[in-house]
Amino acid sequence: MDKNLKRMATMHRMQVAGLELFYEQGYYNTSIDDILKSLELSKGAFYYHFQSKEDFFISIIQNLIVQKVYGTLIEPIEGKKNPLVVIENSLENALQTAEHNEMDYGFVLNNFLNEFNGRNETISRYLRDILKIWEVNLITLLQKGKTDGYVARHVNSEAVASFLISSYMGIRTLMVEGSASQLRYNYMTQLRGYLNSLVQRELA
Amino acid sequence: MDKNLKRMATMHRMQVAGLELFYEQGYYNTSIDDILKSLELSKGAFYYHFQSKEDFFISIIQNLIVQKVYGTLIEPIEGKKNPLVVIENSLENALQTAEHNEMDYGFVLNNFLNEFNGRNETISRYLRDILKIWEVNLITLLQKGKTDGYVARHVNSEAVASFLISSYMGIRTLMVEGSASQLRYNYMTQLRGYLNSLVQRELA
DNA sequence: AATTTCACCGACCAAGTGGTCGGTTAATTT
DNA sequence: AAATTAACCGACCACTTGGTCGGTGAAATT
Repeated sequence: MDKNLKRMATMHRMQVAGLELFYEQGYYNTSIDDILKSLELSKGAFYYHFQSKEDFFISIIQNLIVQKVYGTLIEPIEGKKNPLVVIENSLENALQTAEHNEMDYGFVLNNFLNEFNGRNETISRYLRDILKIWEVNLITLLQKGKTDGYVARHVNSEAVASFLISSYMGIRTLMVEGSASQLRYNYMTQLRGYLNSLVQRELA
Repeated sequence: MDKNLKRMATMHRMQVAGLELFYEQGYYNTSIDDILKSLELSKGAFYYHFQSKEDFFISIIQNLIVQKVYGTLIEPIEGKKNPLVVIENSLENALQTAEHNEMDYGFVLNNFLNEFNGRNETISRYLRDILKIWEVNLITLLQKGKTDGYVARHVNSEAVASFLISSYMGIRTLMVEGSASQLRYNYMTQLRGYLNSLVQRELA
C-alpha cells in the first residue's frame, strides 16, 4: 500500500512536469530528458513507470487534461438552470483564469489537438473525445433550456455548441499574444450579443 | 538573368515542398532531410539557398503564406460595399475551399501560430503580423460600413473583428477531425445570426 | 582557352532522440 | 537472517537532427 503510494506519487510528479513542458514547448519539441532533468530522475525511472513517450502522454491526458477541462468547462455548466447565463459565466471564468496565468500558451486541448491532428491518430482520438464530452454537455444543456423556456425553440443546439467551442478555442489562441484582458472583454461583449439572439422572448 | 531564374525556381520548389510538409507534419516534426528527399535535392543545395531552417521558414511565410491569406481572406473583402455580406461570403468560401481539400490540417496561420506561440518569438511575430493585417482590414471595412449605413452605429468594430477571427480559427480546427460539411453549414447559420445582430435597422 | 562563378553534391560532425539493460539500494516477505 | 521485490540509476545503443565544408561539373566571363 505504501509502495503503491510512492509509485503513484512519482508517476504523478512526472505527469505534472510532463504536461507543463509539453504545454509550454510542444510534445515533439520536448524530450523525455528535458522532463527528467526538471525532476532529477533518470531514464530508468521513466521507463519503469511508462512504456513509451506516447503511453506517457496518454496517461497525462487521462489523469490531468480530462480533469482540467472538466473542472473549468464542464462541471460549471452541469445541471444548472438558465443555460445561456451558465455558459456565459463558465466561459468568462475560463478566460479570466487564462488571463491571470502569466505562462499562458493557449487552450490546452486546442494546442494539442492542433499538434496531433493528422499526425498521431491515437492521441488525436483521446483529445477529440474530451472535446466531444464538452460538446455533448453543451447540447444537452441547451436542449433542456428549450423545454425550460430559456432558449428559443428555433435554436439549433448542435450548431450553437460548435459555434461556442470554435469561438472559445480561437479567442484563447489570440489571447496568447498579449492584450489578453482587452480581448477577453471584447469577446465577452460579442458573445453576450450572440447568446442574446438565442433567448426565448416573451410571447406578446 | 537565366541564372537568377534557376535560382528562384529551385528556391520556390523548396518552399512549396517545405510548406506542404510543415503544414502536414508540423515544423518541429519535419526535418530538412524530409523536404530534400521529396525533391531529390541535397543538403548542399538547401544551405546554399537558405541560411538556416528558421530562415527558410520565414521565407515561406513571406512568399507563400502571406499570399495565401491575402487571396482567401483579405482581397475578397477589400473595398467592397456591404461589409456583413462580404465577410459572410469570404468566410463561407474559405470554409468551402478547406472542406474540399482532402488533406486539410486546419487554418495555416492558426496551426503555425499555435506551434510557435511562446517558443519562437521571431516567427511568431511574422505570423501575428499577417493576422493583424486581416484584423485591420476587417475593422476598416466595418467602420466604413457604419458610415455607409450597413452596420449599426453601436457596433464595436474591433470586438467584432476579434470575434470573427476567433470563431473562424476555431471552426477550422474542428473541421479537421471530419464531418467538415456539417460543421461548415452549422457554423454559417450561427454566423449569419450573429452578423444579423450587427445590421443597421431602418428607422421607423 | 583559361578562369571564375553558380548551383549543387554528399560525407561528415556534434548534439540530441527515444528506448534498453545490467546493475544497486532500501524496504518487504519469508 | 536470507531472499525477494519495487523503485530507480546511468551507461549505452542505433538513429536522427540541423548544420558544415571540401569538392565538382557546367555555364558565364575574361
